[in-house]
Amino acid sequence: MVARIKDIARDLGVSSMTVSKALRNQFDISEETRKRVIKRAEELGYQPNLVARGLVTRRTYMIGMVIPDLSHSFFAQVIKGAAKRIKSHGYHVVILDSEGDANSEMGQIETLLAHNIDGLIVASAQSNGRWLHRTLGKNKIPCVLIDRTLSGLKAHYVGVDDVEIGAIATWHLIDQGCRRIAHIRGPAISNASGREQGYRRTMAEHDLEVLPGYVVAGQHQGTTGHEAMVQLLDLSSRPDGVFCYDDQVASGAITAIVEAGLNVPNDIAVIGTGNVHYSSHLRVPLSTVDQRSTVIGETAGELLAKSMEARTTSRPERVLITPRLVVRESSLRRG
Amino acid sequence: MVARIKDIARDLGVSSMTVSKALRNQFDISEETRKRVIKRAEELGYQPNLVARGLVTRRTYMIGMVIPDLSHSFFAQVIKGAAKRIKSHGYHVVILDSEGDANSEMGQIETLLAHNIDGLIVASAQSNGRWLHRTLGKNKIPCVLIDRTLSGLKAHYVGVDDVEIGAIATWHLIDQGCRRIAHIRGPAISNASGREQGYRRTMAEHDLEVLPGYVVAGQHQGTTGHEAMVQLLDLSSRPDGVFCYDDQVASGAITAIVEAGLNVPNDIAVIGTGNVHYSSHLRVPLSTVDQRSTVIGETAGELLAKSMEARTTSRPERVLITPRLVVRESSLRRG
DNA sequence: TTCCCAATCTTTATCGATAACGTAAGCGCT
DNA sequence: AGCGCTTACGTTATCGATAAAGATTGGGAA
Repeated sequence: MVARIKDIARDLGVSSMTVSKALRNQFDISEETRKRVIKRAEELGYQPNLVARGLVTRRTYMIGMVIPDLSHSFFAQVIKGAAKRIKSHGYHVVILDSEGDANSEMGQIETLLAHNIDGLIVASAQSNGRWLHRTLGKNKIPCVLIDRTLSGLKAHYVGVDDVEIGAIATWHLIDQGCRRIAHIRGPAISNASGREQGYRRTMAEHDLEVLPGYVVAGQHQGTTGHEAMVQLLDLSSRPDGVFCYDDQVASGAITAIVEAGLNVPNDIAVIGTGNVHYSSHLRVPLSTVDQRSTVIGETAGELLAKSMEARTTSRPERVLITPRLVVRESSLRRG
Repeated sequence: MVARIKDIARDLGVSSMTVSKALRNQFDISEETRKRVIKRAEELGYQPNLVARGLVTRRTYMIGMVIPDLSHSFFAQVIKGAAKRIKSHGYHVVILDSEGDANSEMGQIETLLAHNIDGLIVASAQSNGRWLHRTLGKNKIPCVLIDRTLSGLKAHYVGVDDVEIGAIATWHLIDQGCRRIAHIRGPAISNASGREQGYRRTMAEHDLEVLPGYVVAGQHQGTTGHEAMVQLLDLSSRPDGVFCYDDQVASGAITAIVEAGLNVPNDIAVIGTGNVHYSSHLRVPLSTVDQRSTVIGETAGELLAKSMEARTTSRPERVLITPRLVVRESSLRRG
């Protein structure tokens, strides 16, 4: 039912090779033959079989993207940005959700490689880069890490400057008059550490003390922002500002504060990270540090396209995107 | 660098066919030979080339999923549900974002078909099913439509009962004492019509009038929930309840109501659709009708897997998921 | 006329795997 | 011994396309 090159060739009384060349606009074919081929191809609704083509050319024009959570709007934005750029270079994107599981991630990547994808973008759930280093070494395809770095792997990296996120957020809370600033940190991956580091550094720079119990785990082992905030509210010296690992944590924290009968931002100012699209519709419109997710995706896509086109392996690039402060009600103190 | 069947065969002094059979657990091979093959395959880190295999078997064990917006949490949930089920049958999922553009969608689907995917799940942005009917007729692969139906196409369909959504939401507002109920409807696709129909029917059943101007376009041509609500507030007889096409529209509407100095739910009760994960953290925790997105995805995945395994084309199934009311503050009137 | 060359098209081999069929050895049975 | 059957493995063709090299033609230069 589906037309093949052979069918076109038979119908026109030429060889398959002539048809193949004509359709790929090679110079080797007369203008007249090319027109006949194209005409017949359109009549038959011919579409090249990319599996067969991929086998011989060793290029599939598909790239893989493995991320830990599709329903997280940060990754959704990154994907959109990357897909847009990659597509403009003629590639398609295969998206796989590892669900934050390292084993699942390895399985996904192996399948992608077995399908001969041309490049890879990964926000890895693995704890180090050894496996990926070995695997990529064998397959020799370019790879761009996003969001999370991996030690022991020489690959391109695009991410936001997490230390700067912590610094910007903390500085902003200080600027709004907060002095007892707490931090609800994220899971044990590099980003959370960077943000905490920026927070601690900025506190130190302003001679502010990080009181005992002022750094609590947020998403770790199911602790939500709500529960973490309840812990903070129980402290003898209650914080007057909280910097949260992400917006989801922050919205949980705000709910907890409001439930305790306190006011945001006047009793406790809150700032999150991510600038997810619903931030402005929350109970208290949420101040946040924008991670520039779309920019991360676009940059990663562009970088990957560049590496795939350059046939030589280039030196790994490391791109840090500068985050941006978005001030809304949750941290804006009047007077 | 990457090992092939040929390499294993050479190393062991057997034919390629023997290796191929041994690795696929066929009965035709002695236990001893199988062990030797598997051992050597592991040593070399052999991974079958799925492109080559796909060419001859005509099965790639990949299915395509085309949706109009990845960053919309409804679709993200559907994808997660579908991917989970499909994976348990040994398939992988290629996700493509059509960005709501019918032409882009056709291009995406053609590429997927050219890559010989085994099945397709589509939330289509097209206005009718003619193109898809022709295309699928040629390629003979099973297809499950989700969320949106297409006229003129005999394919499986899994979606939520939109009329029921409208009915449940409207009934609930009536139950809470609302009498002047307005509806902010969605873009011109089948879902929006169904929900409006359910709204109108329920209003009629309770002898309530749909006053002039009480049905406004929501997401159409960039009109957000906020703007639509402003229009409604301007009416001489202000509504006391609003049923919104989706939660995003609803959260915009709530913002507009609060800005006008009115109370939700006592002045105006609001109910949305979708039950997105942040609904409970909104300015006013949002009542909503849950679309059961994960269930839709799971059902679609299961249905597709079943059709791919049955080699005969089965009669199209049409599965309507029953929506569920989730009551939160935005519609709950005390007394 | 003869030879060469450019333009155009064809032939053959290949990518890596599998389907379908072929074959050799070993065994039991009559 | 001779026949047939089973077991285990091999040979050949094929999937649909492309790369590389070969073949044909007409026209111009020597």
